[in-house]
Amino acid sequence: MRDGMTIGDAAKASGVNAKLIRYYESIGLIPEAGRTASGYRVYSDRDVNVLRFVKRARTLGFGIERIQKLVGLWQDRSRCSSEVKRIALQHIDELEAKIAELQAMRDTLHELADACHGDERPDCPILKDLAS
Amino acid sequence: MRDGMTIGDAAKASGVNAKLIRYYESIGLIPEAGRTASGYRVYSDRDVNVLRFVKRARTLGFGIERIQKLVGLWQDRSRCSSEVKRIALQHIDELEAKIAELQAMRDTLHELADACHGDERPDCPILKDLAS
DNA sequence: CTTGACCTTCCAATTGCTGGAAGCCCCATA
DNA sequence: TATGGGGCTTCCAGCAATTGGAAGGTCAAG
Repeated sequence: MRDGMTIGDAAKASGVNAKLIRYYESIGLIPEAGRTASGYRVYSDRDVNVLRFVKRARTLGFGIERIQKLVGLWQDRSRCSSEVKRIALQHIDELEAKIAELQAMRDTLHELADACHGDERPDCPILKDLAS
Repeated sequence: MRDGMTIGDAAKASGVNAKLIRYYESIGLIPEAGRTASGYRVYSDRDVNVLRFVKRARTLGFGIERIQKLVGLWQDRSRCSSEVKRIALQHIDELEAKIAELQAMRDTLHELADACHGDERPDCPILKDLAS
């Protein structure tokens, strides 16, 4: 391997494990890696950068499809930042919606739990609510 | 069908669609329904109540496994409410964790989006962050 | 008797991974 | 040179909780 890493090296360098790198390739999120004569995948520093980008985007909760668009925009020097921002704002909206949904669950449960003695008696407002 | 509904009726009465009722049965969340001579599933009002319980619990974000426990406790007249409360509190903790995670994503993205012009220029703090 | 709405089962897709099995490859050491 | 171990390859399967579709049986009304 003159110039380039194995998938294991790329995994260490990017923080994306080898299994996941193969998966990302299989679904077309990242391009097919080059191969050695014996069939090993070969990665460059550029490839590692893409993997890091993907990992960071996942950390921020972006879905694979959107990450694909973001990678495309990232590599397009003539992109408009408005396009990127639009994607980000849309994702924020979805996060907000999910947060609100979870908070509603939490709040309801919190009320129910507060009203529940939590002792050896069978009487339970939580079950009462669920059964209503 | 002397006394009891078809799956479609039970679906309407419970708010859980027929497909999902079959699925719940297949994974053992609800007991196997009785059958008519021709193989149609038969449901009683009691069964519908269970389905409603499950639906409400799902609305509150409980996972299937936990719902199974909750249904068990619900039907156990000698239960301790402490057991129910324990499950609820645990679920609240998990909701809190998830909420915090999503909020962190949202906050980061919000900062990045604020810093992004969002115009026709290619310069973009969002992509800059992802590529870092 | 036909039509259409309902029921049945089974299989596949979703999202984003993760694990395992079987088998090849590469390098170092005995 | 053989052997051992790690790492690499592929494919298959499963997670959670549905949803959809296909192929076919059943029921009730007209």
